[in-house]
Amino acid sequence: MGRGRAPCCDKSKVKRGPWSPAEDLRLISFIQKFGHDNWRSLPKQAGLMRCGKSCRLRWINYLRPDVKRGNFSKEEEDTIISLHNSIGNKWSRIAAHLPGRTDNEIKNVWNTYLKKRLSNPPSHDSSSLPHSPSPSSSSSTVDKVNNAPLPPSVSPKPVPPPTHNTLRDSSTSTISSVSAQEYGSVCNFDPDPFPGESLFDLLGPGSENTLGEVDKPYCFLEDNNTGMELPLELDYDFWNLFDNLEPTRPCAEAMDACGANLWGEEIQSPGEIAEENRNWLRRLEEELGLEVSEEDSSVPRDDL
DNA sequence: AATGACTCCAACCGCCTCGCT
DNA sequence: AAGCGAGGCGGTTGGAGTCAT
Repeated sequence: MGRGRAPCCDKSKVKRGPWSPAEDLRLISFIQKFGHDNWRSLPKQAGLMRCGKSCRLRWINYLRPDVKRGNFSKEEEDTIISLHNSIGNKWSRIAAHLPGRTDNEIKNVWNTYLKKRLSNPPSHDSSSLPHSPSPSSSSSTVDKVNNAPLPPSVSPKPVPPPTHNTLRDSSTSTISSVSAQEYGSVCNFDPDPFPGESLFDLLGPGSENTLGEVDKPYCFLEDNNTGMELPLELDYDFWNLFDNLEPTRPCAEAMDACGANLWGEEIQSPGEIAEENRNWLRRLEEELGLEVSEEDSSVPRDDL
């Protein structure tokens, strides 16, 4: 039954490969607002040029608020090994015993590490294992494929993706991350709703994605409802950011759709968000003495 | 510093299962 | 009961990052 059916979508008309932050935002926003009753129709409704299966996979393995990132504990490893002994490669069933872990992640951990460990029992303790906390293990907080920050739980601070550069060094002030404290010092809303955490990372201009399209620049917002850090597409010319602040409706609507709450205040309308966003950025500019040189301002707009 | 080998993991592919008609 | 379509699952792969030389 159901065999030999047609492909789930027209491969020639859908985007493939790594997801851009803007796509993630779109998917998150849509699902938070409308749920995912029908994966097949979701991409079209959400305005994504993706296959429904791809959306489902991205959501389940990566964007879901309850997905747990980071290293596997000894207990989790033992659970995997034990369950694998009894039921084999039933990754989804194993995942059911590990809240927050996805079948894909468990499968990867098994294939890349646990299987090898079992066939070559280590003589050293677990502190040297590849998944143990180490500088390189910070990779667990970053999507290595598209360099986007992982949304939930483990990572308190997104790592600026290299493909979406921080403010260029040639600008008179280089800011890769605006801390909550810095943010609080320049806004008159909630001084620091998330003490000690980076609240708002301003990133650089958009860069080409795998399809040769140019992603818009984006920043990160922490969603008060889910605690997730969401990439927010900045729908204005980044290189005029500090000269002529014009957040547009799509920007504000994206924030609204996420339930993003920058200031500890309930967001009322896209217009208000745009206005507050504009005010905040203006204060940031003044407080931190940001300037954009003529040269920087002349970056071709066509690239954005 | 350059290069090749290796590792890791997100994403894809194709098949299977389930539910609806 | 049979056909169909959507969701789910497990195997595999591509490519970015890291390490070794």
